[in-house]
Formats: sequence, C-alpha cells, structure tokens
Amino acid sequence: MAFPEPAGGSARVPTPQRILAAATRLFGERGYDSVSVTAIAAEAGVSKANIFHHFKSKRELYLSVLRAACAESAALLEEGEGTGRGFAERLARFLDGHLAHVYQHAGLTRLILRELIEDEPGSGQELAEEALGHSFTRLVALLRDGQAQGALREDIDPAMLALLMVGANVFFFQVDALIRHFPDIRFADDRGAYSRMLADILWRGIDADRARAAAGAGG
Amino acid sequence: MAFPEPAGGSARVPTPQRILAAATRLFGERGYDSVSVTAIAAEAGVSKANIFHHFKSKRELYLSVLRAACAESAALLEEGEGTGRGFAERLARFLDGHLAHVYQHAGLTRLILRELIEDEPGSGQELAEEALGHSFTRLVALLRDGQAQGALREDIDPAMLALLMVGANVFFFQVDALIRHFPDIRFADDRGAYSRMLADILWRGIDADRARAAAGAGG
DNA sequence: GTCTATACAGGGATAGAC
DNA sequence: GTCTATCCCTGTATAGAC
Repeated sequence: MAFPEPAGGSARVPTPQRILAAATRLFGERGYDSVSVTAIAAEAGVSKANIFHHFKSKRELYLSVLRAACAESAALLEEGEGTGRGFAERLARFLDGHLAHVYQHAGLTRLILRELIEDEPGSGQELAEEALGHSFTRLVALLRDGQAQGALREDIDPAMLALLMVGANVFFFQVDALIRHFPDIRFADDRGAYSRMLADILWRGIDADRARAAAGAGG
Repeated sequence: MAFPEPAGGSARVPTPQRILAAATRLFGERGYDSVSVTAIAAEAGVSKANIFHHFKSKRELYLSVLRAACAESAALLEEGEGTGRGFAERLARFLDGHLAHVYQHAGLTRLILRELIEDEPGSGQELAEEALGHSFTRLVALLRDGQAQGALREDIDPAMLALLMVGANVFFFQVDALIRHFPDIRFADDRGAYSRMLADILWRGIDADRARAAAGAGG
C-alpha cells in the first residue's frame, strides 16, 4: 500500500481495473449475454455511462476480460511444471497443481470453457488459441522429454496425452456439481483422491493381466 | 409416411414439434440468452404468438428442449454397450461409439455442456442429473462386470474410470475447433485415431518400464 | 390454432452538465 | 472522469380478430 488512501471510500483501485474485475466476476459466473452492463456497473460501483467511457462497447469489455483470463490461465498451466524428482512424480504433481488452479480460478475456467463450446470463429476462439496454444506446446515438450529419458512409452503421441491430462481435469471440474449427487461417486469432494486415481490410471493402465505381468517381472 | 400430405406446403409435422425442433437447433448452436423467440419463430416458420400459445414461456420451451436432449443423450450412452468379444474390445467400442454420437448430435452435446458449466442449481442441473445419472450408473455396472471377470484391475474405482472415459471424449469434442490450429496435434481430424490412442492409454498405461516388464513376462 | 398488432420492460449506447 | 437523463431498439409476453 504505497499510496495514501483518499477519503473517498472504496479502496483506491483505478476505475478501469475495478470495472474489469467486476466484469470478470459476473461474466465468469453467468456468461456474456445474461450479464447486463447495468449489472456490471452496480458490481463495480460506477455508473453505466462510466463503463462506456472506459470501454468502447460491452463486447470490447468482454474481450478485455477474456484476454486477461487467457493470459492468466496460460501462466497457471506453466506453473505446475518444475518440481518432482522422477518423471512420474512430475507428471502427478502437474495434474494435481493444474486441477487446483482450475478450481481456484473457477470463473476464468468457466469463461474459457464457454468460449470453447461456441463454434462460430468469433474472436474469442483466436484469443484462447493464442494464449493456450503456447502452454500446451510446453506441456507437450515436457512429455517429449519424458520419452527421451525413457520414462514414457515411445509409441504414445505426446499431444494426445497432454490433451487427455488437461481434459480429465477440466471435465472433472465441469461435472463437479452434477456428480455430487451420483451415488457411485465417492470422490466428488476429494480432489486429491481424484488426482491420485487419475495419475495411477494414466501411468499404469487398467489392464489386470498387464498388471500381473508387470508385478511378476518387475517387482 | 402414412398420412396424405395436405397441399399447405412444408411437411405435415405438428406445430409444437416444429417449434421444438427449431428451438433445439438454435439453442444448441448459440445457447439460451442469445437466441430470441423471434428467431425461433422464423426458423420454425410460425408466428411469435403461436410459440407462446404452445409454450407458456421461453424458459419452459427451453426446458422442454433440454428434457428431450437429455433423454436422447442418455439413450445414446447406453447404445454403445453391447458388442465385442473381450472386455477390452467392448470398452474400445464403447469409446468409439460414444464419441461418434457426441459429434453426430453436436447440438445436444453443446446444450448439455452449457448447462453443466453453470453453477446455479436452476432446474437445468436436475434434468441433466436425472437423465445422465442412469446411463452413468449402467456404464459403471459394465466396468464392475469387467472387474468380476478379472479383466479390469480390482483396485480401480469404476466410477472414476467411467468419468474419465466420457470426459476424454467430451473434452475432445469441446476443444475440437481449438486444436485444429495446434501444430503438435495431428489427430484433430481423425476421430478414429483419437479413439484408438485413448483406448490404448487407458488399457496399457504410459509407463515405459511397465510396458517392458509386461512384454518380458507376458508375450 | 394461427395470425397482426401492441404493451411494457430492459438492453446497449449517447448527450451534456459538472 | 464521472455523473444523470435520455434515446432507440429488441426482448418477452399478451390481446383480440379470424
């Protein structure tokens, strides 16, 4: 807090950022069409006209939000890379960290997911593409490393595996509310358990015969 | 075609069904809020007022559409069950068939996906829950069978695996447009390849050591 | 059952004072 | 930069003739 607080009241954040934050919150929760500029103005504590002073249109405001969301989401994807000694452990940690971030920034995640569902090539797609593409490429590179080290099967397409890893997490997030009421699912409120099971299936597979064979030969 | 065609023109489908079909198409493509009743009326070839004559409100029309979508989607999930000799083959066929259906009924899929993203417990959730829950339970039961036969590892949670199977397919559909522009991904336009790779990873896992061990012991 | 015409609320966006 | 007041349009929904 380097700046003295003016008497005005609400914390001294520049108005455009206040608007952006409010818009991010609301768009993340309810999507584009069902959020009105009036609602954003109320949430941000400014007048409607003021929003149009700082942003040319509602659409442009939305794109600003989306741009920031993609950038942040990309940063998060890359964060989970580093630690862990063996390749298997690095992979498990990535899954765990990624899932945590998906939940921690649920609004951003929903924002991007909604954008992905649409099939019109409206500028939303390009944004997601540009922002997420780079992170995805890095994850793929990480998996290629694993192959080079002989830890990951050579005959697996790294891009396929990367997609599966991210997808498994995102889908879990997406059906979270739904599966809470499924009697078969006991891990709905335990993300750690989900992450462990996912890593285990990816790593070892589900074939009982193979499991026995590996146990017999390996240890 | 048991009925004689009246001269009137467009095929003799009862108006409510025509409306329902048009609404399904549009809602599936663009979502709830960005589709107006006017647009639905135009698509169905009836007047706006006529829609409100057959459906109490736009919301109720949407729920009708959603209800039908969930029912159909549930039926599709169960269809892929039967064939295939070994358990591995049954599983692979399920994945393949399910993915095909997801694409074939892209509108319905999008409709349900959008509904899942929202977190408000509005009646959409309950519908999806009721409709998809039953199918999910059947898939879980199928996997339990696999365990009973000794084909599927005992220490795997069948619900977890079921979720992963469906999720992998749905996520692939969801990011379809996106990944077409990723240079790393070469299977974006080949669903069969995706399906095979998915089945392979699930079945055998990704661990190189384990693969060697299984090869050495088993054959 | 189907239409035309209309009511009324709320949407995005602008004008102009301060 | 920020506000109040306003414009115009389109949205959902209804009235009432046919």
